[in-house]
Amino acid sequence: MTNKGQILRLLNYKNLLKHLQTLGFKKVFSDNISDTLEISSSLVRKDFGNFGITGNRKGGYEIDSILGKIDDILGKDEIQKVVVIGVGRIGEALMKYQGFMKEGIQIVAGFDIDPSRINAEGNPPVLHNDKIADFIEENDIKICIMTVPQMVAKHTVDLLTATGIGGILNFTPIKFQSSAELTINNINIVHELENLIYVVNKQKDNKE
Amino acid sequence: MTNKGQILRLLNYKNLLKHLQTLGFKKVFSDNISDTLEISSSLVRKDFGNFGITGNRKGGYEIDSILGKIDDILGKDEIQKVVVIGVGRIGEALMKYQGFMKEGIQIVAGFDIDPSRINAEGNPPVLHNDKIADFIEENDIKICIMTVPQMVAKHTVDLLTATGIGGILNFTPIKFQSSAELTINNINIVHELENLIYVVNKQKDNKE
DNA sequence: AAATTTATGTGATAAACTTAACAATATTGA
DNA sequence: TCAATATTGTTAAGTTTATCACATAAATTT
Ligand SMILES: NC(=O)c1ccc[n+]([C@@H]2O[C@H](COP(=O)([O-])OP(=O)(O)OC[C@H]3O[C@@H](n4cnc5c(N)ncnc54)[C@H](O)[C@@H]3O)[C@@H](O)[C@H]2O)c1
Ligand SMILES: NC(=O)c1ccc[n+]([C@@H]2O[C@H](COP(=O)([O-])OP(=O)(O)OC[C@H]3O[C@@H](n4cnc5c(N)ncnc54)[C@H](O)[C@@H]3O)[C@@H](O)[C@H]2O)c1
Repeated sequence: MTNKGQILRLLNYKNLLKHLQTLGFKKVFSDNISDTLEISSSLVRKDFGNFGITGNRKGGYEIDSILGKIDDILGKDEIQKVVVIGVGRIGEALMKYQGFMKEGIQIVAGFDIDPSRINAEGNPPVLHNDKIADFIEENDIKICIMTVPQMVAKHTVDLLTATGIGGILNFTPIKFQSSAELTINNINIVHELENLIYVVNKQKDNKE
Repeated sequence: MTNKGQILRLLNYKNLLKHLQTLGFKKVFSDNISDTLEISSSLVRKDFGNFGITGNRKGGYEIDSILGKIDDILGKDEIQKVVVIGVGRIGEALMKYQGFMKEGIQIVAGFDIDPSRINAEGNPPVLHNDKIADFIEENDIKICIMTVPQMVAKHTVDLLTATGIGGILNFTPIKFQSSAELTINNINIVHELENLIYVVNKQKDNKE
């Protein structure tokens, strides 16, 4: 029933509705959402229907109620603990980023092999790599952000697989496949940029 | 003819083929690619066909030749110049990242409003925001990476739109729509993480 | 040189995803 | 109170994307 893009759409709905909420709106119509997010209103209603979000004919949807439902769907009743493996430039930027907190995500630790990176008293602490397995087990960590050098990516995935973690958000350029036990989602920033460059160059060509 | 995911697939083909090349392989079959990338071999052949990449029946495809064709398609004959707006944590990580270079992408400048960030002698230089428009025009910049705070994202997009830039890779959580003149691709890291968390929690629920 | 094998190239088929259409129904206003 | 109106909920239709299946052609074997 739920398809791949549906959760990402749901997150976009959430962002928009929160915004409308701060503007003082109480209700919303599928048409309003469809206009700003540039998808059809029937898709909005279908998504809502699939997730058990109901409105009133003629009356639209209540924003508070949708937001509550979305949080339920996303499991926002408890804080999601996440660790970062590889506290280099990108890993550190993510660790220091304040934007996760208000979505109920907490980065509880970082891990690195470089002694100069380690700071057990930090907030969050940066620990030595050899503590990963214990930490994940003791703290019941399900999700990891992987920002290690490409060279050690495979090794790190193997390490994490052994710990029984559930998901990895992988920023290295190596593309990993998910298995039944371990979901690996790949973010390839270089590819995103190359893709954008392609699109821009093509639309420029078309104009000439 | 070309569809949305096709260029990103092409980039994955490129990565894989480069790897095979370094291992000494000269030829490849659609089946080999299909196995490692977990898509059907017919999709590989169809992609190749769509882009004019041909092989030999029974003989497969020549790796060198495909890689050359892919570079042609992606316009890798000239270096793509990119600028970064907002040289904070994430912007700085991107500016210092060496991985763009070998894909023919060069970050030629960063821009910020914070005087302490500015360093005109840096490599690449970080300039004051008020130089963006001139720099883009003088250096014929088509692509920009936007890593400013969410608060000024809208303002920054307006500024960039006026310069006539062609594409923005947007890391802020605000989702922007593309227009005919300006392509805006959004990378929402928080959403990627929330999505992963959802998938992992759901598969855990299913197991119980 | 014929037969067999093996991989491409592609049209038909299927699956996934999105939109269109409209009946059902709550609300508003006469 | 009842008609007019506006919006949901849902089924049908449409679109896009991916796979299947096989005819075709190159290579290898007999
Ligand atoms: N920086 C970027 O903008 C950017 C962009 C796209 C992709 N990436 C990818 O993200 C990853 C990290 O990039 P970065 O620029 O932050 O690199 P970085 O070198 O700054 O950071 C990598 C960190 O990982 C640590 N590390 C090395 N081996 C480790 C191991 N076995 N276990 C744990 N930690 C280990 C290093 O000590 C270092 O602190 C790379 O794979 C890179 O290709 C980075
Ligand atoms: N850091 C992360 O891990 C992360 C993750 C996801 C999303 N983001 C998003 O990326 C963006 C940047 O995040 P960050 O952590 O690097 O923030 P940051 O505060 O470290 O960096 C922002 C930079 O933008 C500069 N700036 C402010 N106003 C500007 C303007 N008008 N023009 C040009 N520059 C300006 C600031 O001086 C600062 O250097 C934010 O929108 C954030 O939500 C960051």
